[in-house]
Amino acid sequence: MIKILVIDDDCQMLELICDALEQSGYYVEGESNPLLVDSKRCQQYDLLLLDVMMPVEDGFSLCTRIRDSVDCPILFLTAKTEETALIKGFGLGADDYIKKPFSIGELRARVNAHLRREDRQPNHAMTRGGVRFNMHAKEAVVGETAILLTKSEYAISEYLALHAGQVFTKDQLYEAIFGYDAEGEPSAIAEHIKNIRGKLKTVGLNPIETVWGVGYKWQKENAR
Amino acid sequence: MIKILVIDDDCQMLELICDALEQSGYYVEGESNPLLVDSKRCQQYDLLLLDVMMPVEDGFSLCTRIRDSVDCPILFLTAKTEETALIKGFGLGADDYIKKPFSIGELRARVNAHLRREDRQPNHAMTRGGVRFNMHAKEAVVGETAILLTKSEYAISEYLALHAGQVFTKDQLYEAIFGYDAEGEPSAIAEHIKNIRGKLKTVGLNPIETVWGVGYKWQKENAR
DNA sequence: AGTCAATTTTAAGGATTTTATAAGGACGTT
DNA sequence: AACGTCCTTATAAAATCCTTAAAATTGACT
Repeated sequence: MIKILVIDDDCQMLELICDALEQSGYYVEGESNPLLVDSKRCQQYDLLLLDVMMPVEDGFSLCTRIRDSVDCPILFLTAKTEETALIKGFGLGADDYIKKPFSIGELRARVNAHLRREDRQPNHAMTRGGVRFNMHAKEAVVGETAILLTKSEYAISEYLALHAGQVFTKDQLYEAIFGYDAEGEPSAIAEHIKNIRGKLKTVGLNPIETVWGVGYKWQKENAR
Repeated sequence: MIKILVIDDDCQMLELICDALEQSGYYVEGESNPLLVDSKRCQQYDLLLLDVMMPVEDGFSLCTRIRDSVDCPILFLTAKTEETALIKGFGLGADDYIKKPFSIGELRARVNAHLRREDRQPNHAMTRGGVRFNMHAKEAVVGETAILLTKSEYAISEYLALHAGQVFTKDQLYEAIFGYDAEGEPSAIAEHIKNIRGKLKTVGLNPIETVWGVGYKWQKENAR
């Protein structure tokens, strides 16, 4: 679920924008008071849309407050068309600067473009069988809760999930994860599988199937 | 060295754009014949600037040809101001759509913004996990109190915080900070981590997580 | 349906690996 | 020479991994 925060003191405009973005399928929150927006709150969103001219605090000031601790794209919306204002906006770390009056179509196209780029960023993640693997963080997440897997447990899960639907014997898994020269009983794999299942059971998942007489495989279908 | 390719059949315009971007410190190549541009060539650049209306092949067609095999940002430059053309441009996977006549300042600002997002490098400061890094002064600050970190301690912290959420082995950290040719036991990293933790503990923070069997990572509070 | 053998699951303990901590020495700078 | 930083080493502590053996399950055969 992609979350967007729109900040504009003009409530009519705010509603217009929110409606347009919701039609694109995003979860959108509107905020008319910039003073209620701090960096901690912003970290929950995937994109911020910021009006520049607001009476209590302008968008530039708000952007300055939060930019350093916010990773997501920040887009300015403004009637100020002078070049200096635009350059100032980008200088503050903005990712786009949309001039009013803008068409709803353009707004949606630009928002889509920035979110798409985020996606393309190599954050090496995949979701299989309800479990999201973050390969950089070596972390498995189900919904909002992280599943604390040990190194081996994570490695086995990731390997199985990566090749979802394919069956592996215990020996194959042992070799794939610990190397061909590793010594030790492949039966240790069974122990890890048990622990993984136990941890995933706490969130109501059981994506690892036993293929009797052969080995294990990760469910291919996205069973929820 | 950041490399940009500009494609425009109008040689006068081409030169103008190239000059402007070279002044921003980039290495810029201009190309007036879109037929000489293929996906292999494009993979060498960090950003592409594409004119839409060209006689032999228009920018949209060119973009379609290369988009799938090119990861870098693609920016359209065009006099076509109709909304449908703009939406079509974004639909093809463009990252920006700059309407002519544009100011040189705006062009540079937009190019800078897209490139900055690519390397994710904040230029001056960032706040991660409650710690603010002043990258010019090489100083870490929590709230109002400066944390006195040694050179190595600061370097490790900054590196981890910049890539918050990502796990690094001791070897990776050692190499990233002291260079691939540095000699010495990576276990020294553990010593530094201990000291950093000790200093951050005095202000009630502990942003460095141990990933058992793998390495260390800076906490990422960003929900996703 | 019932029985048996093979296979998998589960459980628990000890062995192993990895990390945290502390102390000492090397190095360079002031 | 004094100081701070960095690196190494040794030890203690923690967590994980592996092994073993018993219990449960599965599939096949009578």
